[in-house]
Amino acid sequence: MTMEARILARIRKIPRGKVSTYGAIARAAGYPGAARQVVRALHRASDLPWHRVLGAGGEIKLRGEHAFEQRFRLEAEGVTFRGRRVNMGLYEFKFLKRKALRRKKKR
DNA sequence: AGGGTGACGATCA
DNA sequence: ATGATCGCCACCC
Repeated sequence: MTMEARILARIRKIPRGKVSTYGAIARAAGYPGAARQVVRALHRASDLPWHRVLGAGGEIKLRGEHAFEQRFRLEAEGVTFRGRRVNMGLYEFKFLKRKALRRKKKR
């Protein structure tokens, strides 16, 4: 299974009304520190609950109209905000951690 | 090999 | 709270 597939699988696990973060998804997929790869996966795939993915602290990282769109979708699912961020204490979805996967050895 | 790119993240002024 | 800095990681020239 590819790194991207594992990451996407995690994203699809986030239930309606709940959210997660780039970093948490990367860790849950077995790739701590690979938050940017989560972004990459989100860009390449479609039919994903993309709006449930936020930056650390529950902050929306999109710009402009897209940011509004994300907030709109989340509020439609019942997720509330406190200022610019969502109340992670109430809405963060907890994944069962997973041991880091071995990355390919360099040469 | 070298340099650049992101919907990142932690830290510090 | 906000911006800069630096570390991070797979990819793509």
